[in-house]
Amino acid sequence: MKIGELSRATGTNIETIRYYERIGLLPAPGRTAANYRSYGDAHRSRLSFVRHSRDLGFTIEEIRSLLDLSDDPTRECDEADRIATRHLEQVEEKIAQLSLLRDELARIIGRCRGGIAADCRVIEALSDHSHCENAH
Amino acid sequence: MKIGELSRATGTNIETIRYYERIGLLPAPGRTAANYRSYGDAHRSRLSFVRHSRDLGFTIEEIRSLLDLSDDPTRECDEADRIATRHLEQVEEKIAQLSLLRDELARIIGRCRGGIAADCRVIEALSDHSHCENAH
DNA sequence: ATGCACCCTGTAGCAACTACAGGGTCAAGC
DNA sequence: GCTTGACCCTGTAGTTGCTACAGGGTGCAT
Repeated sequence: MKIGELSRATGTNIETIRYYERIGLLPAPGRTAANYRSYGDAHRSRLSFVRHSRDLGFTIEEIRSLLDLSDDPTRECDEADRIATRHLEQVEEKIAQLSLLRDELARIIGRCRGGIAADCRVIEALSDHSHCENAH
Repeated sequence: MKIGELSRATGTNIETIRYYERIGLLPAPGRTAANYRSYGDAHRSRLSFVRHSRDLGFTIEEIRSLLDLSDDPTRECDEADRIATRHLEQVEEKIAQLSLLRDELARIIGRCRGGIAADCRVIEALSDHSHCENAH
């Protein structure tokens, strides 16, 4: 299949597919006589793997490691587990951070009663961290 | 005060301060005879405002709008409220997304029982979105 | 006078794309 | 046979919000 078809099949921007090839995340496919990229099923499933991992928030470098693992099925699975576990921890930390931030924002907004900027509680709160109730 | 002092006073990297000046978020300060930047209290509180807003996750462009508002204290406060409310919504959406993602990751990792990559449930799950229980 | 901490400008790098510009290819329809 | 339009190619530059140099100047203490 050509790049446009692969793009539709995986929900990946064409430019992104070429970008992945350029950085060596996807192997360079064969070419047609007209120099068009020509992909097969192996390419499609590799790209699906990459997209799914990106959707789950893995970095390109993490995905590179995961791909290396899946390319060599005799290797131990520990590393995949370690990468995924560390990533899960990061996600949980991010959620915790954002939750503090949400509470702080809600508190700031709740104090706004309209009126002019000189009296604006939002602006005042942003000016002065000491109004905050938690660290962020 | 000189830039190093302002940096320490606000917990902002020196390069970041110069960057904010370059993009027009902070006004260019006066200079000493030796061409060193020389800051006053107004600069420090403006920078604190910026840092605090950044910590709360506002973009540079949002901060620009908030600064414009606070520079003109006769203006209505509605816009500050709108910016903050929209931002809060985005934060809430991000938390919801990350929570789905966390559940999915936890589920994937829970299935890993060690062994070799060919049997790895983590890698299998990443290959195939259809194993997922929710959208992400 | 020489070390050291500090300051300056300007440019390039990071992640992970995205968006062109400027061109080539191919099939359908007139 | 010629145009139209959809598709493809390469290469480069832009995005956000910084961060990290390189290569130089300044100011003060020893």
